[in-house]
Amino acid sequence: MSISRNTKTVKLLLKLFDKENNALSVVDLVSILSQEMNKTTVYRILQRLEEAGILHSFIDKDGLKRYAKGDQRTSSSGNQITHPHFLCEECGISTCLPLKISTPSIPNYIIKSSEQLYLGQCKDCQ
Amino acid sequence: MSISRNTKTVKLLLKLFDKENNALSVVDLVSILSQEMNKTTVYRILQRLEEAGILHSFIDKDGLKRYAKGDQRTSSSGNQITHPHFLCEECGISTCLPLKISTPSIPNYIIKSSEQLYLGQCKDCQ
DNA sequence: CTTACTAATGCAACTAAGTTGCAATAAGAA
DNA sequence: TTCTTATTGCAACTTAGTTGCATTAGTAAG
Repeated sequence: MSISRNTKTVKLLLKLFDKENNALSVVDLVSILSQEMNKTTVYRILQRLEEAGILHSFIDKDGLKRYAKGDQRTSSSGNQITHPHFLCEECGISTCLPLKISTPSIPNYIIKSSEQLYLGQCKDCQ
Repeated sequence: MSISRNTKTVKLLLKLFDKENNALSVVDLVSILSQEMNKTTVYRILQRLEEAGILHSFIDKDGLKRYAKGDQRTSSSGNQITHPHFLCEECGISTCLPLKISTPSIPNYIIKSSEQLYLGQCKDCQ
């Protein structure tokens, strides 16, 4: 499933994420793109890009939504290819961590997915 | 460190959490206590109870803040006694999970704490 | 018990993230 | 080029959470 129309604004967002390796908050994206498009458009394109499996999102420590490259949707097999995220408490930068998440089994609970956020210092802030 | 004044409103919130084993969102708490106190008061007491180590908080899947019993502050030794949380996608109930969190070591990153949220179905919703 | 200090509260107004309805625009298929 | 409809911009809205300030009420000291 891909995005149905390759509009100017979609291209801009795709280009931005093409060279961006960090997870960006929607607030940052709206600000970065404020000259190019309306904030509503940013929200809506991000939503579509996530549905299309081009981006994935998570909620950071402050409750803000962040988006990063890559797919994290639930597959037809019910599995979810997922990974933890990191947030630097000094500079606020956030990245995907190349780790597998092991889901614990707990009596009485059926765990289907998880969100893991690690907090600390990134390389540049040590 | 404990709360400095044992006011009527503080007592009410402590009593509520005394019999509550789940993590409640601030929105729910404001609603539950709307007859007894102002929403600003709810926010402020929750903040103080967290600082005092009586409650701890986390951000749920929707970016809403939730509070539950117990301490999760960073201790003087720099260690943080922390655990994952569970959120039932059917009924919305949220609980603390009695599991230890193992912090991975990743080159170039210093990890100081983590937030882990497991999503799925609780006992009553299976 | 009374006084005095000040933490805590209520209220109203505010900020900020995210959403919605709708008319106008522009992909892109035919 | 035409036509359909997905997409956009805009304004107005919703909701979580915060702030300033005047008033109230714990509580320690006398």
